Amino acid sequence: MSIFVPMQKTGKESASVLLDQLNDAQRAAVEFCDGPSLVIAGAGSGKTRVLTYKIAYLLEQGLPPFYILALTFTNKAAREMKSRIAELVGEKRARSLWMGTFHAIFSRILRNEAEAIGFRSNFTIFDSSDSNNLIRLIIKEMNLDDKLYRPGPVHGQISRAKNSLITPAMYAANEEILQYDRMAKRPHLFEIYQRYQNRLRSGNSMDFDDLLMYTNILFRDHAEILEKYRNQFQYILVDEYQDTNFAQHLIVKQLADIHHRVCVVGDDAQSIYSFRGANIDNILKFKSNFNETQIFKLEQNYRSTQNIVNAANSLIKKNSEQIFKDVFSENEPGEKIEIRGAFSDFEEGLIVSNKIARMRMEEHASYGDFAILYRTNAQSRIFEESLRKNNIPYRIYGGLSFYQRKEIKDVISYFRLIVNPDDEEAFRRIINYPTRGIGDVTVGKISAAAALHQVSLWQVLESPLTYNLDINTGTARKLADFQSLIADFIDKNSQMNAFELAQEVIRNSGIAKEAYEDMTPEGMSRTQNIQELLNAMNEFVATRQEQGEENNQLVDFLSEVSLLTDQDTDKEGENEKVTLMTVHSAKGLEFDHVFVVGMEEDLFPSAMAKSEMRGLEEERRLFYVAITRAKKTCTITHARSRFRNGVTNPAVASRFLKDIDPKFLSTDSQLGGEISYPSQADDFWGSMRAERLQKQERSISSPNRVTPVQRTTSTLPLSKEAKELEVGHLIEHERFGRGVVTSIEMGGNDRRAFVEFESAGKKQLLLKFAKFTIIGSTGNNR
DNA sequence: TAACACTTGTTTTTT
DNA sequence: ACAAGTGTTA
Repeated sequence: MSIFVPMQKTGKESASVLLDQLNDAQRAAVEFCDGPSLVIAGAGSGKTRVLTYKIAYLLEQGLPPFYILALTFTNKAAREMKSRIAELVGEKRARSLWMGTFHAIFSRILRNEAEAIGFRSNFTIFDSSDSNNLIRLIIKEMNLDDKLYRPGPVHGQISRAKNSLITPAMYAANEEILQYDRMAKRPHLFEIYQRYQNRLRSGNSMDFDDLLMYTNILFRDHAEILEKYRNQFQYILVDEYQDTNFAQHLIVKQLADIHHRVCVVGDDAQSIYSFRGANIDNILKFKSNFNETQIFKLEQNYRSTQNIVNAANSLIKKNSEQIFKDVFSENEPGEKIEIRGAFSDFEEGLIVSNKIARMRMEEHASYGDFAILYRTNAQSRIFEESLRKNNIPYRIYGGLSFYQRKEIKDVISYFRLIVNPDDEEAFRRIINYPTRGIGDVTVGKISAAAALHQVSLWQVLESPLTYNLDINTGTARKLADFQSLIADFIDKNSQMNAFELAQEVIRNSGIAKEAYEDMTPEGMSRTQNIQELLNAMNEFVATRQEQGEENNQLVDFLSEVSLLTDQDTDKEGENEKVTLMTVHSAKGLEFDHVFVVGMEEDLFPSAMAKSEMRGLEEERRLFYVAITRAKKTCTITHARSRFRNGVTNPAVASRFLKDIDPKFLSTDSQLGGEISYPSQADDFWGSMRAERLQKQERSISSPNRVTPVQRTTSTLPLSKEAKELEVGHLIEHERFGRGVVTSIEMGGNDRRAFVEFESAGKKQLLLKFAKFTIIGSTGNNR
C-alpha cells in the first residue's frame, strides 16, 4: 500500500530530472520508499546528496512536507539541507519540513505535550554547565566527599543512564549498577541522580538527555500521543545514524513501527561519539531491528583523491568491527599523504603555517581551502600563534561558544527566570548579579525553606512570610526589590517583544550600569558581547515577525539558543580564513588541504581511550574521519616534545601512523625524516615517561614535591657520534645515505647539524635523534 | 558581604 | 598556563 497521492509535477524539476543527477547506488537508495532502509555511506560518497534528493523526491511524489521527519546531527546540517531542498522544490515546501536535530525536534514536541508528563511548556533547558552546577550543589548538600564525587564524572554517569533510558527509580533498583558504583567508591550515585532529577523537575527544567528520555516516557505512557506523531511522520529520515544512542534509536523505532517507512544513513567507520552514549550497534544491528531492511551501499568517493581514499582504507582495515564496504575514488591519484615530524609543538606550528603560506602561493589556493584538525581544543593555541606570526587569517571553531560566556549566561539567566521563574539555576545565578547585597547566607536560607516546603526558590521569594524565612528587614527589603524587578519583567514580557524586553532587562537590572562603569579591556569586550546578544535577539524577533509568529518569542529564543553550538553560528566574511577545529567538529565537512596535527601517543589516541580496545578503535575511526576530510592533500604532523599542563613532555609518534600502508605516504621530513616508528629512541622515551609518572605519583603524597622536569629533552645524552660530529664530516645516515655536514648549530639545548646529502639533498638533523655514523672527513673542517 | 589571594584540577571529543 | 573554586581579610 502506498501512502502517496498520484504524482504531480509541481516544481520546476520533476522526479525523473532529480534522479538523473545521481549514480546508480544513490538513485536506488532514493527511490526505495516502501520499507525500512539502511544507507551505508562511505566517506565523501554523497550521503547528504542522497538525503536531500530523497526528501525532494518524496515531496515530488506528493507527500506533504509536514509529514516528513528528518533528523540531523547538528543544526547547521539541518539548515544547509533545508536550503538545498529549497533550491530543488521551492522555499515554501522546504520550510514546513520537520527537520532538525533530535534535541531541537523533540524539545518542540515536548513543549506541545508538556502537561502529559507533568511539565509546563515553558520549561528551560539546562546546558552541561548548568547541570554540573546543580550536581555540585547536591553533592555539597549531601555532605559527600567532593574528591570522590566530581560533578563532571557524576553527570557523565547520569547522562549515560538517561541515554540508556534508565530512570532514577530503575537505577536505584538495579543491583548490577549499584554494585558497580560501590566498586567505584561512589555508592551514593543513585541518590544524587534521584535528587538531581527531582530538582530539575521542580524547577520545570530539563537537561539535554532529558529531552530524549522524556520523549520516550511520553511515547511509552501516552499511546494516543505516540499514535498522533506516528500518523504525522509518514516518512522518517535519520542522518549520521552511527552516532545515535539507545534513547534516540528507540524514538525512531517507535515512530516508524507501524509504517516502517524509515531511512537511516550513516557510516559505521565514522562512529566517533560513544563517549556521549552513541551506540555503534544501532547501525550494525539496524537490519535485525527492522524486518526486511533494504541495505544500500554508497562506495564511490567523490571527494578525495585516490591516494587519500586508499590510505584511509588501509587505516580503517585495522579495526575489527565493521560493515564491509569497498570505498573507491575515480578522481586523480593525487599526492601522497605527507608525514612531518617536528622537534616540538612550537615547530609543528611553524611547519604547518609555512606550508600553508607556500601552498597558497604555489597552488593558488585560498586560505579558506585549508583546515587544521586536532584532537583537543587546547592544541589550537600554538597554531593561532604561528598563523598570526605569518599574517595568515584563521577562524577557530569550538572551545567556549558564545552562549557559554559568563556575561551572556548571566543575561540569559534573566530571560530564563522571566520565562520560567522556577528555574533554580537561573535564580541562583542572578539573585546577586549585579551585586545587590544578597549573599550566600541568604540564598542558603531561601534554598532550605524551599526544600522544606517542596517549592521552588522563586515561590519562597514571592511570599517569604508564608515559608517562615528568617531574615532581617534590610535583607527582606533587598529580596522584595529583586522580586518586584523580575515580576515587572514578567509583566512586560506579555506587552513587548523579546528584543524590547531584553533592552529593558539590561537597563533596569543594573547590568547596563555595571557595564558602563567597567572600562577595562575585558569589561569592554563583555559589553560588546552583550550588545551582540541583543543584535541576535533583534534579528530573531524580526525573522519571527516576518513569519507571522508573534507569540512565545522569548521561550522560543531560549530554546533555540540552548541547543545551539558554536558550529552552528556561521559568520559572514569568514570564508577567506584557515579553519581550526577538533576532528569531532570536522565531521561532515571537507577541505582541499587538511592538516592533521598532534599525531602522538596519549594525544591521538588519547590516553583515556587507550585502555580499551573499543576506545582505541574509536580513536582510529576518528583518525579516519580526519583524513577523509581532505579533497586534495593531507598532511599529518607530530611533535617529539609537547607543552601540556604547564610542562614540556616528550612525545612519541602515534601508533596509528603505522596503520596506514606506507605506499600512500611520503615521509619527507626536514628533521631527518624520522617518523618515530618504534625504535630505540621510542623505547627510551617510553621508559623516561614511565619513570616520570611514577615520580609524579609519589609526589602527591610527599610534601616536598618533585619539580617536574622542565625540558626533559635536554637530558637525553647525545651519542658519542653526535658529540664528535663536526663541520666537514662525511656521514652515513640510516635513511638518507651519505652526506657532508655543512654547519652545526646550537638551538638552545639542541644540537642540530645541517647536512648536504648526495641523494636526499639538504637536511637538518637533530643530533639527539639522528641515526648515523661518521665515515670520514672531507678535510675542509675548521 | 565583597574583594582578594590562594589552591586546585584540568585536557577527549559535544547535542 | 589557566580558569574556576575556596578561603581569608576588611
